Amino acid sequence: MRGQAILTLAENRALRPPGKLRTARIAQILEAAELEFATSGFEGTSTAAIAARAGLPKANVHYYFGTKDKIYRALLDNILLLWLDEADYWIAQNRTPRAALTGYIKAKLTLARQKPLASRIYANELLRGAPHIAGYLHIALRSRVKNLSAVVTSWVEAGQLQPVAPAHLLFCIWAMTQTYADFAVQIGAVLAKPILDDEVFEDAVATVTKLVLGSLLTEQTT
Amino acid sequence: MRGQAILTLAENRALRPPGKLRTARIAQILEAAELEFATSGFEGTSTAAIAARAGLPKANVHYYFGTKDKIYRALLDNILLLWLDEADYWIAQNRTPRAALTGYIKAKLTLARQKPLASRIYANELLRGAPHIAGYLHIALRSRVKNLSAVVTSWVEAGQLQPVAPAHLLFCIWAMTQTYADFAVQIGAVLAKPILDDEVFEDAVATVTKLVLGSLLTEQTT
DNA sequence: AAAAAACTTGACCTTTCGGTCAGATTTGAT
DNA sequence: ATCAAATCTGACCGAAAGGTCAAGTTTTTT
Repeated sequence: MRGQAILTLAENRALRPPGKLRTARIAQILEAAELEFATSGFEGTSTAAIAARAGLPKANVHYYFGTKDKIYRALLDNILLLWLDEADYWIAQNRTPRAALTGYIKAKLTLARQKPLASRIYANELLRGAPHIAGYLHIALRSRVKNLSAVVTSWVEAGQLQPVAPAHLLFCIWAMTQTYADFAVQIGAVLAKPILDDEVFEDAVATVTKLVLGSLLTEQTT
Repeated sequence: MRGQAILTLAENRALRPPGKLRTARIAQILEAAELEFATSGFEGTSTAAIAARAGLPKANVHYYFGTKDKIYRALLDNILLLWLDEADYWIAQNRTPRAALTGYIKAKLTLARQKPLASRIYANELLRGAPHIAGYLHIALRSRVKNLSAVVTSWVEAGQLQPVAPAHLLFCIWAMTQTYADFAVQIGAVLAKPILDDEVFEDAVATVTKLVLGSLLTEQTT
């Protein structure tokens, strides 16, 4: 059965121009899926729930994506790309450490504010042991971190930054910035304010920036 | 049906001495459940999987706990208690900021190393929007953070600590320490070393401590 | 206008889920 | 030794899960 088709319809689309309807439907499904996956996790999300939120019959969702896994992967891929680009853009040799770290922290916190769902999906994936993206972690992410680490090391060697384990610095920055997306409920509850509040956001930027720059920058009256 | 019993069997046990068998079985189930919930999340964990890992028939698990929710709650309660105590113990007025923060960071990272499963269960709960512990966040945690914040503020007023938003400082410390439990896969993949490695642990302690103390401590040749 | 390709969808399949229950067995107090 | 309470467990239930399919409608190509 279905012996002659090697590619599924959805995959086959990549060869010919996608078409407006297809593009729109896919975006519609992904948007609904992002909300569902972020709220309920991979296992907790049913394709029926995605379909309902997208306002489509379940069979139609399966027509475009085939399996739940493929919808999930599509979302993860978008996030991964976005984050790697952000890091490359800011943590660059031609910047001063101050400008680079300030910019990167602010950019990551802005992303946490504007796209918290994406952050939560990624966090969930890592919590589960990264069953869908183990390859990405060991190859793409690892080599990217190596490059970023080289930049940090060059700053240290130039005397612009105090000695620090570059990868751990990245882990800490990621942890602090993403906590404002991933654990927004906790922060909102403790502060008794909406997490999107401007004051909360500015305090977050100030605190993270102070922790990173205040301890690592050499000799510049902060 | 079941009209005469107001308490379930399991709850009723609290009144009379528990008995060895009961105590052992409950521990056995909780241990299995911790591993399953941490690996698969609440929705992704089946009571059958818990039972299988505990080496018991599923019906026996339900005999002791009734519902999946109650097993999960029992685990969450243990974690919450542990963490609040840890914070109260270290972030105390009678300590210097240096001793308090150093001790707390090291204690939290040690917990992340020794009980990563508990951390992951809590992280998952927050990611989902804290459906099971919304009350805890708004009442117990919030008041505890208020007390901890008062201690931090007193340090700032005494000139021992640079000005900082106390709650945000806590958020950042929690984020950095827990990332070593929650995102262990990512860290292991990037460093190409097991997360339990002594060197990784020491680098983590050094980096987090440096970020916090290096930027906040006033006038003490670090 | 006709044929082909793309899209839509209700109905259906199998598997697994959380939970129940009746009856069997073990344990502990007297 | 007796009996009640506690423990154990295979069999079962309705609901919901991911996914398939065939028959239909719409769109595009020619």
